[in-house]
Amino acid sequence: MNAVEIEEAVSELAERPFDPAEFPYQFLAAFGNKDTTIKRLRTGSTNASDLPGGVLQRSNIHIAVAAHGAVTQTLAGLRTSPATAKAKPRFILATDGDGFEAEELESGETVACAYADFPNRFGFFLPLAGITTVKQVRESSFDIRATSRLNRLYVELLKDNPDWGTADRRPDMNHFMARLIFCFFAEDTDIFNGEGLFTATIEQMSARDSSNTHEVIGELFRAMNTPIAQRAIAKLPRWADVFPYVNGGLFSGSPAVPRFSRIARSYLLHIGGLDWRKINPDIFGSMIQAVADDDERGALGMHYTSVPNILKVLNPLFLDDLRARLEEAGDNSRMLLNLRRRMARIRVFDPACGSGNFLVIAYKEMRAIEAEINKRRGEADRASEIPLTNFRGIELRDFPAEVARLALIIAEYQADVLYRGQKLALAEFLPLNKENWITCGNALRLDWLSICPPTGTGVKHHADDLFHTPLDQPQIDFENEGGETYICGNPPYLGNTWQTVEQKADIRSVVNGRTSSAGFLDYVAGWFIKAADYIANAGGAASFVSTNSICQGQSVPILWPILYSAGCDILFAYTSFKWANLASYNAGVTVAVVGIGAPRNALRRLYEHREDGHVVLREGASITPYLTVGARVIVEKSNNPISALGIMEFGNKPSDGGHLLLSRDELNAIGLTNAQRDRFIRCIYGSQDFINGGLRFCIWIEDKNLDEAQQIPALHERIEAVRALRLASPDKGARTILAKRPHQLKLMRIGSSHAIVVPSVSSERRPYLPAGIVDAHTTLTNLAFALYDAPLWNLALIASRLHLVWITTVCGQLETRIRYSNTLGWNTFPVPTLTEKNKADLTRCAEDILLAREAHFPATIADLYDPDDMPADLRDAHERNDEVLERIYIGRHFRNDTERLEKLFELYTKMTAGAGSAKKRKVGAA
DNA sequence: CATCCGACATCGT
DNA sequence: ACGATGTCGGATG
Repeated sequence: MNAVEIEEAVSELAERPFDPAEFPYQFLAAFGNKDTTIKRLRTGSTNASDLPGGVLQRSNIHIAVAAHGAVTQTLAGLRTSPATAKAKPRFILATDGDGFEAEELESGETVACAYADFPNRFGFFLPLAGITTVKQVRESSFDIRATSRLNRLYVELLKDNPDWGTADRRPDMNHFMARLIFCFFAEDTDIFNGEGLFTATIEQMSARDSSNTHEVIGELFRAMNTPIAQRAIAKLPRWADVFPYVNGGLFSGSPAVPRFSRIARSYLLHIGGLDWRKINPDIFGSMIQAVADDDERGALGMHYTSVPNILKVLNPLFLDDLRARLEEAGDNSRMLLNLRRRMARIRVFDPACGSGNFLVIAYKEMRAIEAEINKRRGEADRASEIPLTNFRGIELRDFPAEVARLALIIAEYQADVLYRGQKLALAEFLPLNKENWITCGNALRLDWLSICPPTGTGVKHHADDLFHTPLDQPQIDFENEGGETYICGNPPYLGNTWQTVEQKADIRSVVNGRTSSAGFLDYVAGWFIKAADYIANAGGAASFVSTNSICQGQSVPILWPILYSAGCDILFAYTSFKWANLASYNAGVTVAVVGIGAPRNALRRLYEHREDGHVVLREGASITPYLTVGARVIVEKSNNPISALGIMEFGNKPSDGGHLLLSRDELNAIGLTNAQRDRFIRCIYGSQDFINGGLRFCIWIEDKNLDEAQQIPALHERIEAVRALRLASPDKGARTILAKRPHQLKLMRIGSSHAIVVPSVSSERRPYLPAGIVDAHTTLTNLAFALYDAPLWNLALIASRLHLVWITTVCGQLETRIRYSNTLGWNTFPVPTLTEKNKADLTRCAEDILLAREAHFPATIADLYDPDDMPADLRDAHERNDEVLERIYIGRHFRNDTERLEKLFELYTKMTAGAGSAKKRKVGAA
């Protein structure tokens, strides 16, 4: 169950009459426990409670229903109960149907409220449903409830008004929902004249059978679209006339209201009953966008960015600097004033704004800073000088664009209440500003300069000064009206395989000929390039949360030369971390945060995500496009080794739907003679098979043996199955060429004595690459690379620490897995010229490694290279190998991986300088 | 024709 | 449900 489903179940439970005997089970059921789990608790077999009527689910919760008025005592009893001590539940809970008290034992955090209100605190218990509680979840109970209710209303309305669900009318529907949300918020915050006025009016004035609900709402909306001066001729009913003029675009446009069924009407009244003061515009906004999105409704908020991750973008982009300036200014009135003036001219632009949560967070953080300035200057009541119109966005989908605008309005009101008080906040709130700062459209096709224009005369104040103005010139006057622009956001990521035809065309139009390989770029790259182009014209800086692959492998030599030649450099970055937010089902992607802008003197900041979850800040003069500290280097893929190394080939791609591959059982089942096996069967390894010691076989028929093979029914059958599959493939090559030789893998490479094997994907936790050798009877799938019949010293190189460092840096990755590549990693690996003696030494080292492995037969490669449990003799063999190889590089052991990488990049640059193609490898002036 | 990638895919616990 | 860790075949130039 996701949070919304739990909320529904919990709300429903609270509305039912209280049943003391059933409550504990109903409560557990509402949090997603299965029937069988509950049955076992009922029969007592898993119920560890020692209290009468108590229910204790081990390591989860101890619940007891209290005698009337005895909730507090019962909770105390739960706290001290021996069973609680023994079964270590996370929560204890007591209720009598009137009062409700609960405690999380480890933190001591408690909830005490009326029974009917406990659904408002359901976020507290979400760990029961296995939903990891970041602190934020607890604080967003309201947002989840509101989202869930609106979701139900939305679906119900579409059911009653099918025409509103068509592509044409969806914007109307979405606009209608935005108006409703505004009204719910306004009626609970005194923006409307009387608490709950909107909901109450609808309840009173619309018939119970719901027949005229839409007319009543229509009149209210009409009132909010009618300036007070025109009210007389508008002939509004008296009950509508008491509503203020709101507009600002929100109530203009189509006045239509969908028809309400009785159910829809009751949902509406129900939603109005929530306390909308508690709304968090950032969180709510990100959840609500799922309401109007058929695809996202199930996944609920899978793609919205959590607040901590938004701050990874905004803090280093400009907020850290503003705070540093505030600190610097102390109580110096003039410096504070300058900072305030500067902030009033800062524009924040999110060209993939969704429901606007980056903009809302940026706005709130800036208001906090401004409030501190005003406090220090003794002007606490002062109206904000930060215009909402400086927060701009582009959003493709209609509904989120509506919500983004609303979220900003709500954020402004809440900030005014917080810093200036309710009275002043109200006085200036209505009518809403008419300007719409959120553009609905395709960000890669729109002109960013016209959406977020660099107004005013000059934009001379650019990135150089932003972070580190020397202390002695704090009184810079920000005369340029242009101010600073910061571009931020979390644009969509889509690898080339997943892009639609339109999206591919979008990317190409942005790239506009600057690379011939635009087809390989991720969709998100479009935002980086547009941002770089914007910055080239208008200054500023940009930072996005992005799939980490734009800083890996083949993307680097395609994307980064474009960004560099547009005049940008990496100013800061967060290295890869796994995408996560509060959604119960997270998108499966690993992201990085990358900030770009015009080069400046200040140190670059690299925030490294370590394996233990800590973030370590490293500073340096420059950050590489691979997100390491160091001089800019771009590694181009190469079709043959730049050093004198063996030739590494891609494995044999089956493209067979599994028909040419056999497990041991399948092989036995087709019953070949030994001679036939010898002729038609080979062992085959992919990454998995090689690392974990699986054994698979493949049908291996050389053309000269085809007739004989066809005589064997089992082989014939499989060959025909492959033919059919290849003929049906969307890939032209598969249909035309491969289908003509269905008895074979796409390639038929095999060693005549042995082959050195490198798995193409493998875990990043191992201390060395899990490479090795296979015999002449074994071949490889496309999930492994091979050096057929190559001298063993090649293996010594592959198995070295140096090579691992190189590969993990310059090759692509699968999330953070190691993804080997011959063209990007092996062919580019810089190795000094090896003497015969060197090769003999390295061969010896490789043999020792293989012997050490053999001593542990039948341990698999995965066993042998377990990062926590690697055998000492194998480790020693690798140490010696590293020692021998590193002496060849620099005459001694490297001190650490940083030094290794530095040396490798240096050598690579030297070896590729001026060689072959004119393509620049060291780009621009670092 | 060779190969790099995946807002992933699939396993085991 | 979550952590660990690698399949498979399309799209590309």
